[in-house]
Amino acid sequence: MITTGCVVVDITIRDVAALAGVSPATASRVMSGHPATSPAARARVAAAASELDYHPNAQAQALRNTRTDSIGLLVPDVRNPFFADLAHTVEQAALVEGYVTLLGNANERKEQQDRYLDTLISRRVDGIIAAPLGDGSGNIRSLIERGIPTVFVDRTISSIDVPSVTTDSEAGIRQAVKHLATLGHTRIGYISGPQTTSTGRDRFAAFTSAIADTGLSQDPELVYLGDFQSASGSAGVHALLELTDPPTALLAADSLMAVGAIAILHKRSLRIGTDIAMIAFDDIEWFALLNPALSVISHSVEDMGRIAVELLLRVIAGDSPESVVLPSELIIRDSSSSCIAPAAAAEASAPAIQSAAIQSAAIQSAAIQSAGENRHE
Amino acid sequence: MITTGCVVVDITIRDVAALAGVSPATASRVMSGHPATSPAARARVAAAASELDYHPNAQAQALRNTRTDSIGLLVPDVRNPFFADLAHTVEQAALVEGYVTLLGNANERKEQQDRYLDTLISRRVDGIIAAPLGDGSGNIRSLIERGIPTVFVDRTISSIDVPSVTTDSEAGIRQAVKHLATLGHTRIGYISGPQTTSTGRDRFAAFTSAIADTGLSQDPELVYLGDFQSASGSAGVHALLELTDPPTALLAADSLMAVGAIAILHKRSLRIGTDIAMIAFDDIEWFALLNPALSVISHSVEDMGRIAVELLLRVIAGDSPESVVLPSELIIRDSSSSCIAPAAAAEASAPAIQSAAIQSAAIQSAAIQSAGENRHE
DNA sequence: TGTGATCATGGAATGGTTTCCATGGAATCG
DNA sequence: CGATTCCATGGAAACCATTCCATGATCACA
Repeated sequence: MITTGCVVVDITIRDVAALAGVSPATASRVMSGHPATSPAARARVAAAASELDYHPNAQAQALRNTRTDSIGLLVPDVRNPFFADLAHTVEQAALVEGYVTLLGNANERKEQQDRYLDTLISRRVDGIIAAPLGDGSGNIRSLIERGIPTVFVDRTISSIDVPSVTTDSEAGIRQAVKHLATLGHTRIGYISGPQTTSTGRDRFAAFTSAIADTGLSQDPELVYLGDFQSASGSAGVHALLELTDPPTALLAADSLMAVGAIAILHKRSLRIGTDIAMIAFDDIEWFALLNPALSVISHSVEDMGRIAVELLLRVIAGDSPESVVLPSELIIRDSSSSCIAPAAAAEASAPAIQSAAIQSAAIQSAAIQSAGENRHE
Repeated sequence: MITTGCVVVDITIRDVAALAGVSPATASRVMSGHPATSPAARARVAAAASELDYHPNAQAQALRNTRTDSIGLLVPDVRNPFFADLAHTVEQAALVEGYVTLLGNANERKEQQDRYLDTLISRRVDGIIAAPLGDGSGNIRSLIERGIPTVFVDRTISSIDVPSVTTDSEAGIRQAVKHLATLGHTRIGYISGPQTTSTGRDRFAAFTSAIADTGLSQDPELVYLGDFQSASGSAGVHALLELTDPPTALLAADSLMAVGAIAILHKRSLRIGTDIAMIAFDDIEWFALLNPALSVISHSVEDMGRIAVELLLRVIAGDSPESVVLPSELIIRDSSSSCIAPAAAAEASAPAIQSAAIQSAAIQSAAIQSAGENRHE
């Protein structure tokens, strides 16, 4: 280590070579385990490297080699526990394969997603795992055009054809709707994700078809269009409870909106599981700790992360793997286990007029209420 | 874009320069906004760059320049909501300043921390923000010796002198203990963090001194030594409730251990806030959603992240900023708001013998119970 | 002993970008 | 109109690690 005043000068392979009394070429061969090296050289170079605490310059290596041994992971929001878990599993799985993960947080904004994709491209990551937002415009298209190995996770973009790992929300949502129907619910409120994301669309479609098949109320007023954010869950509950004929059960399309919804139910002193049933998509560890414990539609984030890395490695290797669809399943807990008489639920609503179902038809034009822009998950 | 079969060849600044009809030098000057460029050249280069969808090779830039415009953030566990939030704020604050954040997840293991530090050093990040684990050995020392700008966040390592942003746990914990004392509690159980981390030590010291000053029971059996992980919170509750004279209130040193603790309290059908009071260190959004809402000692993760970036930038600029200590404060919610008669709490314990305080003295040798290795937060 | 093979080693080129230095042209002023 | 300045531009070096190619040495075998 050469110190000039207080500024430390980087030590290069030449320094190591010099100290070991060999050429940089030999030093490099020793480092990379090339067979054509003498035991003496190996020992001296190793000693010199550790003596100088040599860390090869990754930029220079990447410039010379084609690989950077790094992958990019683009998520819409790290604060969403689902994506925090995903980041964790992807990162661990990648590490095992010798890759470092660069985490990019789109923060639910397309411009930040583009900015991160830009830096990931500039850094020449070997591949990218993305839970994309927006349509297929912007840098996400550059990715494909430049032939950068890409895999979508959780979400997809229909206009862009890359391997993906997604969840079959259909099965879980169908189970949830049937389960609620069995308990006697006929009017299920649905807090939907944004229709600009594939997950938002898929889950909504699954809900709609499940409702139709089960013969429950298809009143469009029962659907609130949220944005996968906590605040829109709150707004959704407000809106749904203000209906003249409010739902007796709620289904939230992601965990954050469920959190927002629960907060409002508490504030309104509605007893979850008793006054109103509640089920959320996405299983979060502490949902089981709520009182009552929250029923969820669960899907394995570990499998998703692990498989995403697996697919990406195959794409990097030049393969064209098939997309994978993971199952979802209903986990019934106390928030949706007791039968509710329709009357009990009607009580629960604010000062609503009971049998004014006629009114709802009049307001149906404003049925799907938006919560703002397209957001995450 | 030049395509050879299916393999896309990287486009370089030479390609852009050629298309624009200028030299690479001029093209470079245009890109970096160098003033010595003619309007005509600027226009032609800009056009060529966008035409070719040129993304400069960050490796080559970093090799040439000294800066990489990236910082490393090393956290012990992304799945811990506190560190997920920290990652988010640091990343956003850094982005504003033009830096990309490389997130490293030590996953609570020293060897992984060393591995990540290694790659961060190799990638020549301009600086590192770390919530370190372990003593000052390993690559964390290399950081300092190489003069890599480093800032500690949340935790510190006493043998390593770098600027830091930490929380003054003292104030919040003192408030919590006094608050519980006011409610009539005399035996407060403490689920501690590992003594191998500065936060574990600080919070424990604060608890001990607050207990002494308030004149409450200093029975060492009331302290369970956890590891900041959820499972150790569960184990702690088990251990503390098995005491012959169990605590009537619990204080957990972080949110994850609180989660584990709550799970067990539920399982044992103890009513939080009624049968036993509970307070957790770290405020997590949904703690307020629990029923009853959880009292917490809150500290601002936003401030912590923001200031950490601020400090790091100053270190990078050659400055030697002072460390910052942020305040903590008690937020009282329903989990610790009602007065409890000592008898009521004793009931809550398992089949414990009431006034066998003599026994506890006998077991004191096994007083501080370990939950395993040193872990995170 | 000589020839061929084997093998460790060093020199030099390469990758993409930036920047110093020199050049040449245009513009300005006397 | 000539001299001076300014300024845009291009050539080339530098950053650091890797690898091809050539060199020289050693060894074995005929």
